Amino acid sequence: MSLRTMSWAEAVTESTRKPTRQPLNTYVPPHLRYNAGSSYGPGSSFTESTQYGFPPSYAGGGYRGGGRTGPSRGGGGRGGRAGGYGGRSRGWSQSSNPSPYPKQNRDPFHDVSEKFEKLQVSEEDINVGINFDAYEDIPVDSSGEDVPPPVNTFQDIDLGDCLNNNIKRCRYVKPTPVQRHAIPIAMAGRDLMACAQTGSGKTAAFCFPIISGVLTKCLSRSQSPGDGWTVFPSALILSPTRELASQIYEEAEKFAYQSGAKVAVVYGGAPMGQQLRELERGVDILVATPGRLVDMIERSRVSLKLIKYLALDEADRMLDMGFEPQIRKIVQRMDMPPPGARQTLLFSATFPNEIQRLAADFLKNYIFLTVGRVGSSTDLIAQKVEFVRDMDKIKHLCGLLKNQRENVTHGKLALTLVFVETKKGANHLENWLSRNGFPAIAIHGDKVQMERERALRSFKCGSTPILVATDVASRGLDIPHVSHVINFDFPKSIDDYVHRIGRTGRAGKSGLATAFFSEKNQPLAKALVELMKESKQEVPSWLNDYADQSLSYGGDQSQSYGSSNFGGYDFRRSENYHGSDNYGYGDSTVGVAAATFNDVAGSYAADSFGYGGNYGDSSVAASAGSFNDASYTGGEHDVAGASGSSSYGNYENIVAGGWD
DNA sequence: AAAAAAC
Repeated sequence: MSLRTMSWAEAVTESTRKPTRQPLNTYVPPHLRYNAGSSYGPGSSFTESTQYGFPPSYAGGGYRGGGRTGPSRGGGGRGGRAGGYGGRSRGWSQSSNPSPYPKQNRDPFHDVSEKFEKLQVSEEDINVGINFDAYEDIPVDSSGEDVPPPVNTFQDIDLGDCLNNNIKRCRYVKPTPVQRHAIPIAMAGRDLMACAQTGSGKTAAFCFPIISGVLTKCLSRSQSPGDGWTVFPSALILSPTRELASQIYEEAEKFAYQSGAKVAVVYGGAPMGQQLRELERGVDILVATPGRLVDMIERSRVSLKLIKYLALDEADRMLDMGFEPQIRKIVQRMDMPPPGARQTLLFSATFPNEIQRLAADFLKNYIFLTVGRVGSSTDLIAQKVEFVRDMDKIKHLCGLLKNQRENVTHGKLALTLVFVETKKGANHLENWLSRNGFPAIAIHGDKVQMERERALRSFKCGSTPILVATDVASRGLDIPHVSHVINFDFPKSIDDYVHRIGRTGRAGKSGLATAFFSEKNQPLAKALVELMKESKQEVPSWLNDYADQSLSYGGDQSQSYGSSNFGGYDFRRSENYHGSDNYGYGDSTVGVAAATFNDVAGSYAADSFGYGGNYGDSSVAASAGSFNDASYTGGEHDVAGASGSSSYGNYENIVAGGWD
């Protein structure tokens, strides 16, 4: 059976698809932005066309239909409510959309289907451009007591029919390395601190066990214990930004489709009323940003009393200076059950020791897991560092963008993400670029939520192929087709650098990251050089000189990026850690996972295969011709010290066949 | 000094 015909989700999309749609490539400069249909002047050589709108009528008829009464739905408890949200009408689903993101289609898999339709992939194409051999090299390291062994297929884990069906609908064919290791750990009920780059399937890694657990253990309890308006979710997923929360929510909706587990999202900047109404419909899994959640808890609209699962995405960010008090409040000073009485899962690409120490308070007898591609996409991202004086930055950026523009010959999407330090700087650059013929839009925390989301949407779909962003966009966001990340202002920490460049090189495709480095960034030179060496990047000699000078600054900044402990190293192993009895940390492996990682992002999932061939390789001007798939074959990846747990089984039959 | 996150 061909992939083209096997998907149920595809059929749903097909039946609700509007026959014609507007072209995707549109740029409308700021001063014309509210005039739909206007086109930009002669300055730009980017594609012009009518504004891409989201017709209100595009929403499909209630996708849930009677789905919530499906076989895996828990007993009678909430049956009485089912009628209320079965068979949503068109008008209803529009007006009650909890997120200001326009829902194009109530089918949560619409993006999966669209991707496949647009790309017209055949089964043969799916193999193209994927380096399956690279999977064998992925270093994995775990520490803690009795670490459950990894699995090789989704079927090896008893996730249940419903979840398995949704995995199929998402076209996931084989678990990614982080999923192979983290899911069994989480399914065994263990607490987990995991280092794995976003884009390597992290969201699914914590969502699958949570959904499975909610379905089997919590569903019947999730109804309100009686006090009116308060809702009692069984699982809480926290995110540092609103856009990431929204993204996690959308993913979780797919995974929980027709399962009976209800997912909801709450975050600031959007009307509280809508979110509350959505909560009143029942919520098992709540995705949230901290501020809005605290607000709702204090208003007694949400109680954490019945929380059985707590997940922190970008956990190190959630516990850094600005965030820690809020998180501590939610986790320790509201009504959440203590460690041991709940299961806690922490994920991030970077995990500094100090943060691990804080995070340990939230966990009990946890497993520390480091899975492939820690800290960076390494081989997939070509990193360039250029010395640019502050006053020359704009001119320099302009040159890069021009170059790039000339190279986009086939009208393919080639998105450029430009990171700046401040909100003011973002506005300034957005304006300057727009005035000078570059289709740019900015996203930062001073914009109202609608604008933030519009900017992101406009960037994602290619209407505005240059996004100027603060660190609000540095973590977790999955934006396909970002071919170039430019660090216009060098980030404040090397971890931020890691997260920022991780916005490109996704889905197994190459990406380019260019950083502007000036004198004042000298304190980070050493850490940067170490990071670049780890990922086999060419380090300019002038940068080496800076790094040598910065020795005198002490090792603080570069602490995590020494020879072998790249992104994360279980702090319990360090000499000066004298843990309590809680922390057995039987070392199964000695060396830490490794220097070079070949995790090919979403490649495991069939849904990301399609970019292949015509995207990425040629779309970036200054792109390093030398970093393509060929670089995998060299065998130059030294997998330092990934002992013990790093034997990997069969990789045959990775592709779709596994599902039939 | 700066990002982010509630109203």
